[in-house]
This record gives sequence, C-alpha cells and structure tokens, in this order.
Amino acid sequence: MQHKNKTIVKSIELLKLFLTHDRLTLQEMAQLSNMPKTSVHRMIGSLEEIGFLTKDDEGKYSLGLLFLQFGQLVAERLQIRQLALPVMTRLRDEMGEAVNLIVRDGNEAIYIEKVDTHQPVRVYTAIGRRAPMYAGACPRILLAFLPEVEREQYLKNIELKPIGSGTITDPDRLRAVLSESRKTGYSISHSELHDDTSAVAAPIFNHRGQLEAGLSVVGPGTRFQADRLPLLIEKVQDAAREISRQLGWPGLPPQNVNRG
Amino acid sequence: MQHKNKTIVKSIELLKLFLTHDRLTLQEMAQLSNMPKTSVHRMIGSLEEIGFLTKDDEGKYSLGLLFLQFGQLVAERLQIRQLALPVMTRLRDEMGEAVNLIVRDGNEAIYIEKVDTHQPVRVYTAIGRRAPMYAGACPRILLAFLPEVEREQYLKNIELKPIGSGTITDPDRLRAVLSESRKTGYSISHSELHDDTSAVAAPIFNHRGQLEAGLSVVGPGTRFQADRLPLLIEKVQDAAREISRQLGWPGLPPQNVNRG
DNA sequence: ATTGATATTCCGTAATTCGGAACAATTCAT
DNA sequence: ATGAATTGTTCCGAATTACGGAATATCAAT
Repeated sequence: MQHKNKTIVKSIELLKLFLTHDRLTLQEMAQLSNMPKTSVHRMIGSLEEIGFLTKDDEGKYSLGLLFLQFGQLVAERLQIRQLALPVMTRLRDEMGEAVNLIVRDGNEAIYIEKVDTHQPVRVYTAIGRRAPMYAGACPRILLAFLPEVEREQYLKNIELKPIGSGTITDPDRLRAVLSESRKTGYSISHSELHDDTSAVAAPIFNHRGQLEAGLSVVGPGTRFQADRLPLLIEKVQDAAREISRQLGWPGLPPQNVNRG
Repeated sequence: MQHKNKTIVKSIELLKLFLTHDRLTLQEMAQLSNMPKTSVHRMIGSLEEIGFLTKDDEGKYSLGLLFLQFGQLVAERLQIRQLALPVMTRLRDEMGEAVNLIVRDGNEAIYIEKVDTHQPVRVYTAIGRRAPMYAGACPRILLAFLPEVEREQYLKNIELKPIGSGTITDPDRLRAVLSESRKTGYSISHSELHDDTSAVAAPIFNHRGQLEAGLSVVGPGTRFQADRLPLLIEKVQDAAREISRQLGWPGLPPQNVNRG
C-alpha cells in the first residue's frame, strides 16, 4: 500500500461527514472538511454522478439510495446473521433482554444483528453502529479472544477514552479484565458505553476455532445484579456455543486450540 | 459538471462488480472491469483503506462493513418508511399479500420497504433492489405520475427490454397503459418482472402534491384474477391515500393539481 | 526444485487534479 | 425594486497525482 489514490480517500472524508449530518450544502462540506470550495465542488459532483450523494430541491446534499443497495448486499452476505438470528430470538425470549451480535472491523466492533425486547422493532436499527473494542462487554469479548499478537498491538496503540461512567480507562485494569474473560469465557460490563446499561457477552468461534463474533444480552443495570448474573452468563454462553457449533466449531475450549 | 474526478468514477465501477459477485480476486476484478492490473491494485488498495472493501484470509475481496453503517443511515433518514410501515402492515394483514414501497432514483425504481406474507421475514431482504420504471405495476405507477416533461424524456431514451413474459416492450402500448393509470389512479401488472407474479399499485403524493413513492400488493398470478382485483385496487388506493395524507398531501386529485 | 499463477513494487511519462480568482446565481434586507 | 451579501459554478495555468508496462516477489501445486 505504498501508493494510494488520494482522491478516493479525500472523497470518503466528505461522505463521512454524513455520518453525523444528514443534509449539507457545498459550503458546509467545505468548512467541515477544511478543503477548498473548488475541490469539494468537483468531488461531490462525481459522488453525485455515481449515486453516493443526491442533491435535493433546495440544493442540499445527502447520502444516495445506492447505499441501500450496497448495505443490503453486505447484510445478506454475512452468513452468520442467518444462523444466529433464531438462536438470538430464543435467547431474547428466555431472558427478556435485548440481544446483540457484533463482529470485528479493523480496530472497532460493529453491530451486525440485533433482537430487541420491544415490539415491533426495526431490526435494521442499530445495525452498523460501531464501538471501540475496549468498552462494553460485547466489544471486549472480541478483544479478549483476539490472537495475542494482535491484542497486544491493539493495547499498545489504543487510547482508552471514557465513554460512559464505567468505561475502563486504566490499561492494567483492562488487561486484568481481558485475562479474566479468557479464563471464564464471558465478559460483563456496567455503564461502559451507556450509563445504567449493563451487558453480558460470550465469544463465537468458527470451524477453525478462530474468533468470529461476539454475542451479548443487554439491559438496564437494575436487572443485571448479582442474583441474576449467573443465569444470564449461562444462557449467553449456551447460545454462543450453539452458534459456534452451527459454524462448524470443533468444540474445543478456546485455550486448548493450537496447543497439541 | 464539466470536470469530474475520473478516479472516483472508475473506483465505483470496481465496487459495482460486487453487486453481482460476492468475492473477487485482484485478477478477476481486472478482467471484469477491463482495467490494467496495476490500476486495479492501486484503487482497491485505497478502497480497502477507507473500508469499502475487505480482504479475507484467502486474499479475496468483498464489500466492507462500512456499507452497513451507511446503508443504515440512509434507511433511517427516509422518513416515509416510518410513516408507511404501519399502513403497509395493515394492508398486508387485510389482503394476505406482500406489500412493497418504492421510490424513484434517477431512471430506476428502488424498493425501500417491504412487508412479506411469510413469517418470520427479514424486512431488510429486497430493500435496495432496483427495477426499471416501465416494468411492474409499482415502478410504472411512478412513471405514470411523473411530470410530463420528465416522463416524455424517459420514454424517448429508454429501451424496453423484456424481463418477464408479460413485460411491455411496445412503446405505444406503454403510453396507453400509462395514460390509463393516470386516469384511474392505479396500475396492474402480470408477469412483468417475475413470471406468474402479479401486482396492483397506487401512487403516494407529498404535501406539495408531488409524486413521492409507489405502494403495491404483490402475489402469485392465480390470486390476482378479475374477481379479486376490484378489492385489491380499492385497498391499495386507500392505503396509498392514507400515507399521502400523513405526508401532508392537500388531498386534490392529481390531475387537478396546478390547474387552478 | 520447477513451473505457473497471482500479487506487489518500480519508475518515467503525461494526464488529471488542484485551487485561486473571476464570474454567475440566488437570497436577503432595505 | 435595488443593492449587498452569500452561495454556487466555471476558468485556467501549475504541478501533483495517477497511470500502466515491465520487473520482481510471493505462493501453490506438481
């Protein structure tokens, strides 16, 4: 990756402005991106031509419907979603709490499936949301079961910013928690991503015993007290193992993989 | 749009290969796109860097999870989906047929919401799919109620390719059908997009009386015979009017708009 | 080890993008 | 209505950026 197309990267910076703004004018985009008006003008012209942006009657730009098509394709092609959904629904019904499925994307965790407690729920809601891997039970279970080299590299480079009132910001504490999760096979969080929200998560492995995804139950902190945690842990782990099995997981405890 | 960023446009051509292929190697992308290996290599390097593509263990590329995030945002920001969904669900329950909601995107119709007959159904399925505006009841109702200048321009430039066994390929016949739909306020199709599938559609207008979307019930041709059509037409039109009303539609029949 | 296939890097050429500045269009206030 | 201000569009010379053929590296299979 020695040479790269700067134009593409810059254009995406423009598109990413729309993650936090739904409609923008040329001027606003130029200001937010610190690029010259002319350059922005040229780039969004191209982005509009290909369908990544659309210009409405008032001359404001927003994300194009082409993203619906690409988003759908990505969602459809994630086989694990299909397998996991029935198990997730069952877990939700058993425990009466929302259930999330996440995978790793680079240095982040991304939500790829959700079953909510309240009906009717648009499944699509929350899908695509991102979180750092160090915060929250579910992202952190991914981090815990990452290969050691990758995990260490991540821990060395990442800055632990507080997000909720309970976010772990001390690297030593984080290392201890991760180590504990590797031993027990689950992780717990209280108010790490959202205040008063707790979660219990377990890892999902694929046919080669590699970490594939994380599964979690999420709910208000008041319903995640000591008396109920053992049951929650058991059920989440059961569900995660069930999905792993469907992915062809050989069934060995993760710490025994690659030790023969 | 005198000057444009060729690089961006070419890169999207590469991404669009993934609409029909879910995994591709560098080599395959070079062949399918007729671009030099080196250029493809550079571009997909950038596309990977920004998250639009990912490389799996076997060195094959596929669409990145970033599309989930953008797709979600676009879906969330389509207000009409929120309004339409309850009405669509009710229509589905009344008639026992699948219900679709589509909007125009350039010269195509794109499905933005779907309520299926079979449970449990992933709503996301089919969302983002595209169809030409001349084929199928729902796409064609969009075409019928397009402003005359745009409609004529479309009809002059489009080539009517057969898709299903009933696709209209004769321009005069299409014009007659469109004119009829404008008078009656609905459209019917039999085997135009898929063989043995029929549909009945009605237009949805916004607060300015402009065409905003199309609503349709879809099902097997055997259930869309003459005896049942009047009821289907009535129910679809009722539902479409209900959604239009929620969008602030002034309530005038479309042919009276801008005639005062 | 040898072959064949695919991926990656090199590097001189030249086409493309850049961005300031001038210009046009639109909006707003008076 | 008129003028001022704001936003959007076009122009054009400078030079950065992308191009792509060829050489090299990596990998898998025999």
